[in-house]
Amino acid sequence: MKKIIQTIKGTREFYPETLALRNYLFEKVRAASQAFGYQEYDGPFIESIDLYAAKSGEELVKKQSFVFEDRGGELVTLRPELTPSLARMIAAKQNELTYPVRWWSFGPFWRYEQPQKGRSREFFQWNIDMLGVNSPEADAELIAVAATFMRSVGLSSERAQIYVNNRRLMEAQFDALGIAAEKRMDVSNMIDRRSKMESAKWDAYVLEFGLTQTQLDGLKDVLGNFDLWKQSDELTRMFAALDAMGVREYVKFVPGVMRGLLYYTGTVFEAFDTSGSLKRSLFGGGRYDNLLADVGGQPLSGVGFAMGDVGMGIFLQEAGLLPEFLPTPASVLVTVFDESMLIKSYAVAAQLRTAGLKVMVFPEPAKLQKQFKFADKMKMRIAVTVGPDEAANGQVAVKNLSTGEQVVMKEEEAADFIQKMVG
RNA sequence: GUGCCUGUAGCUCAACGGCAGAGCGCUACACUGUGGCUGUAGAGGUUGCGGGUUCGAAACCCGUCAGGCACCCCA
Repeated sequence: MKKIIQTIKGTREFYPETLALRNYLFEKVRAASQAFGYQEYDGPFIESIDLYAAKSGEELVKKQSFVFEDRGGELVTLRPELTPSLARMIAAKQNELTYPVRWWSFGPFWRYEQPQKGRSREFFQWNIDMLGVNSPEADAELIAVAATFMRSVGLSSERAQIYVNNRRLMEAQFDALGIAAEKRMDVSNMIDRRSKMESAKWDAYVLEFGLTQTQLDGLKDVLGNFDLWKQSDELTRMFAALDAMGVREYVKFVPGVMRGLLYYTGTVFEAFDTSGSLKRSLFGGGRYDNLLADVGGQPLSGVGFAMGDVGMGIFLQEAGLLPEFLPTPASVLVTVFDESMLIKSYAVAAQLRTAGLKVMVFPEPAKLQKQFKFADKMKMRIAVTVGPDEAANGQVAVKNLSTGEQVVMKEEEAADFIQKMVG
């Protein structure tokens, strides 16, 4: 035991039950993406660090990437995100693609962070983006994809909400309050942090940073104004589109949502557990206008979001919304009566498989008691036994393990019979 | 990168500085052609790892690794 080499910090092992959860999310992600006509794509898992250095912040490149030297002396990194790879892929074929490009992906990513609840160093992430259309309706479509996913996993709009804001709208508010341009990045960060702090402390923090009392009061008015979106044509159109798509109840305008990412330029959104027990957001995204130009392409606007499997998995689990995953390796067990019947059992199993059934043969002669116990534990539904008596008459004994009923029948009839029972 | 908490059987957890235990699970048998239920018995541990204090350490101290919570950050 003690000699087993430990897993790398922050990595996860997927036992069959856990992998079933990951695949479940994958299926739901695929279904929601395809329902809106998005195509699946993927990028390399390792990239040059320069790809991220070009646009991402210092935190990402210097502290939170898995960077190492390959055998040729090149600095490579395990991809911490997909968007720069996407931007490059689009830029490389910018004039051949048919727009709008609607692409999605689900794959592994790595970030060198402190593992904690909802966060590991190796995780899967759903990325979905539309590029080439800059309209509030396109923003709405991405949010609708997200809401469709939420609905498909049983998340009601009471349990989780997508909070929406708009960078341009906020810029206008900052203008009106006379907040200097160089202070806005920090002010944005403070706004993001506000929900985590006591109100009085936050006020003091903002004043200490250098805003005037008037600016602070004005800022608090803005953050408390949930009708502010009506001043924005973009958001007004977006909400109308969300209404038409039937997902309006999942979306709420919240002026305190800013998102840390530098590259967002318009609408931003982030989904939260309404009970607030999971402090991390479930997913987040927004509109970006400059990303392609940053990697050397022609300017092209896009909108998209990303969702990690870890946080969403925990949330669904805690909400009791996960189906019971019973990774059944086979639904039928063919028992092995004794040494002389071993070959016969394999033949019977092969016959059943040609009918499309999932069939396992007990690997060796053993007490039937043990074999049935095995079938029970593996949650198999049918046990087929061929003993000397049955074999002599060209028959097999088919037992329904949930009802306990056993029927002896002609070998040829077994497949049909079982298929009807398994459904 | 920072702070606090935790680490004992496969799992969940007990054990005042003094014999390492329970429940569940597992294996076998009761039940030599049939699972679930029940009963009986059994296996399973260098107490995460390394050092120190002590007559004596699972417990106390230091280090380290891993996990949890919160910072930082959240692409």
